[in-house]
Amino acid sequence: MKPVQHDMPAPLLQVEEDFIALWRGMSSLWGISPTMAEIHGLLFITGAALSMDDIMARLRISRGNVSMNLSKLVEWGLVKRVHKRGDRREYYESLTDVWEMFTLVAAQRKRREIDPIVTTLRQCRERLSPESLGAEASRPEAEAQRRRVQDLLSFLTLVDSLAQRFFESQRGLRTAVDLLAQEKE
Amino acid sequence: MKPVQHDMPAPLLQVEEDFIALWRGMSSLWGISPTMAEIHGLLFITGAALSMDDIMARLRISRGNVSMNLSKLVEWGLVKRVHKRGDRREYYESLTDVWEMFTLVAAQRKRREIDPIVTTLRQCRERLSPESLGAEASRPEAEAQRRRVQDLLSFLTLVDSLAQRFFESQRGLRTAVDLLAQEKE
DNA sequence: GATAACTTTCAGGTCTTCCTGAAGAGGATG
DNA sequence: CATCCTCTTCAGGAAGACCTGAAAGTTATC
Repeated sequence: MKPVQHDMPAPLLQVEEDFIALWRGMSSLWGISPTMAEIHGLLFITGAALSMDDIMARLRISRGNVSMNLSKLVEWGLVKRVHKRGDRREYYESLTDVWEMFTLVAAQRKRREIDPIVTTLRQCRERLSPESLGAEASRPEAEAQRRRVQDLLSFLTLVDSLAQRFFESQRGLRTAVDLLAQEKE
Repeated sequence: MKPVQHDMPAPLLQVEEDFIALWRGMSSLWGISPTMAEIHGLLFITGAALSMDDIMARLRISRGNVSMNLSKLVEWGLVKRVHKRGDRREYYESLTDVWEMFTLVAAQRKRREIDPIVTTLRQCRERLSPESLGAEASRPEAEAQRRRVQDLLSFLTLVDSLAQRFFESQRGLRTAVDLLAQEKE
């Protein structure tokens, strides 16, 4: 992989390489494409605003590939477009605040996983209710199935609300800390 | 999909179908194969111990496919082998306790995602330390990169330990509740 | 208005994952 | 010991995800 900056110490470049490879390795577990993960990894670990040419050169991938995957990262809010005056090229940079970043990841995960599951489970529960099933609702199999659906639903809504409270509370805490830091200046 | 029990009310079968389809849909987000998700979904929602033939028939997939994916589910601990006396076939059933199930899922996620990331980030941090870099360590780029790595590391170790405490506390809580319930009987 | 610079979209190719159907392995039965 | 039952493993094919390289689109410059 061709480095962007030739004067960068080798260890820093190696760390970048390792991080990008790590992120790419996680892509299949995160339900995203390898390239999407690589681009994000590159932008996060360098902390720089890079153009599409920069990303192409560094990751050795085609312009089309960069374009499609960058668009997704921007859509997720993990990457922002940055304009440099006098330069027609778009530059892209990652969020640097880890909390903000993972808040977005959690929101995306909720959108893609939790919400569809909860929606379908509620529909299933509805279909298994006495109102829907009538007398059959008291059959042991129906009761057992309803309980399984309900257990799963309860668990997921609990985890979901805890996660939301977690991110909300961290945000509040960090805002307070930031304000205190500013007052001391 | 051919039902296992012909006398089951249609709504129950429909709920099973919907749940299995939901689980399959989540497979790419969970980094598992569609079949692995389907089998787990089938075993969980039916609550029954099914043989490989049962699973093959219900999901309309090959024996080899069932075998490979069932093995993985057993390895994860999400599915258990059940022996029925006088029957040579192996039967498989899902964990029914949602907490236990997700504790295992969390453990698997830790093993596949968190641990490798933390390991690599620690190595990166080590490589960026003054002990490794010498005078170059005080370069602004090196300090910035070290901070990014450290921020990510801090965040992930916090989330990891909170998740572990969460599952541990729930386990303790539920054990206490179960004991109380038994004493009342 | 033509040209250039830059990004997006597309059609087709590549590669990886996943599955099938058959062979192989192991163990029970007669 | 042969046969059968059941599960595992394998080689190859299928399907889908992903990528490329080029065409198309957009906008700025001259």
